[in-house]
Amino acid sequence: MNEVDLNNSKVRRGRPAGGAQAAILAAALELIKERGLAHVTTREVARRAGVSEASVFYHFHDKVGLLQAVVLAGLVTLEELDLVALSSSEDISLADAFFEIGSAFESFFDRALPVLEAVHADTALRVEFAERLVQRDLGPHRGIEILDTVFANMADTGRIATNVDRRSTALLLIGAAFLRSWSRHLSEGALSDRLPTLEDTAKTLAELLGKNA
Amino acid sequence: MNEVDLNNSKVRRGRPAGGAQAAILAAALELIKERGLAHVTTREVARRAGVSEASVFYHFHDKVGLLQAVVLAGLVTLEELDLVALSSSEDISLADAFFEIGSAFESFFDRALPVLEAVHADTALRVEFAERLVQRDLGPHRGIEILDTVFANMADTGRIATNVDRRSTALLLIGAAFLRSWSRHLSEGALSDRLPTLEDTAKTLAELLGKNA
DNA sequence: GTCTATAGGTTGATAGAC
DNA sequence: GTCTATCAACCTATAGAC
Repeated sequence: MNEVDLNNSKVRRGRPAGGAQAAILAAALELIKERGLAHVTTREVARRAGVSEASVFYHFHDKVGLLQAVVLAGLVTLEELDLVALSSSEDISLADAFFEIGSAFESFFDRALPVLEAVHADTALRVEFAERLVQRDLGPHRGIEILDTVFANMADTGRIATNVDRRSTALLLIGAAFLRSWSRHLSEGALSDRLPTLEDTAKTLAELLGKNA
Repeated sequence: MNEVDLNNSKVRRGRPAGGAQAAILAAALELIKERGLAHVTTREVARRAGVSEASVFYHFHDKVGLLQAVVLAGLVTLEELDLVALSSSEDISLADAFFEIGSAFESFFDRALPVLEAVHADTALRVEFAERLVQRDLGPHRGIEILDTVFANMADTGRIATNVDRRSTALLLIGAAFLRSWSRHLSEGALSDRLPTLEDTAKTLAELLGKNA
């Protein structure tokens, strides 16, 4: 499930040797996913991490500090995305390439959404979080820029049209992946199953972009 | 701002005559928007609604009941979408039509997101809410179906190609609107400003769909 | 239907020993 | 750095009068 995992103990037992901090972060993330931020208490985090509640405060000062640390730890997955998206631009079909890219975005969103939604539940936390995102230049526009580069490469090699606005095209694809991931997260079942598949969407976009040259 | 507004008192003062229930719902929605669900207490809801805390429990049994009522009351705005979207498909340019449709979805999402986030913060509420969405057939796929109809009309009148998959095309446009709205909600400022505009996106989609016939 | 008052429980955070 | 023990504040929900 790709936890925070600075420490490699997926199942913590007893006293975490030196990785109390990592254990606390992992426990907090687990609890957020399971029950939502509203029911995540420092007490329960401590219990699951196998440390005392006081240790939580020792390492993160207060609860907001803990949540911020969890959120920021969850953002490292974004940096890996560059490689994934850029790598898939060679000898596969256009539709397959878009499908791969869309899949990469969907799995990123799948991992990030639980944390992002938790942030939304607390306005103070949301403001602070947004500021840090801007500081680190990590907003949704990063995805746009990544795809912009991919499209530019595809245009250079003559695979897609050169006369389309790449950034808004990127928004179309990323938006589709985002809405699909978001719906899936709201309800695993009947709700998200009724959306068009990513496969169909990638195919459609490939047809639209490939037609003209 | 389109509150719950069963009662027409946007600014409640003193004792709400007979509309205590509506006043409580409106107050709860306000607080969710202002501070996030995490900091919404029955005590504060009662204070802002101008009623006693006991009245909250009298009308909604418990806190979960209150939140469910808020969420359901906040979702009736979906029906407005049909009219708005369908009306804008006559003698304006394709790009303008898509822009109008996208705008309608964005403002719908702008209104729905605060409530939807509240749902996400509590797993129990999320399950209950998702079930009701399925029951009432109100999920995101409704938006897809609406756009499907719009596209079908456009194809019949020869304005767009007939050989594209309409449902996945709909996902592209709705997804873009959703991601824009969601980003804006996360941070009003620098974060969402860096995404492509809806205008550009509508124009791009119009070009892509219009080329072939 | 609405109030006041309060029970009963949980929470975030601290103090001080080791 | 980690623990035990504890507190003050806060919350949901109920009881009972009007």
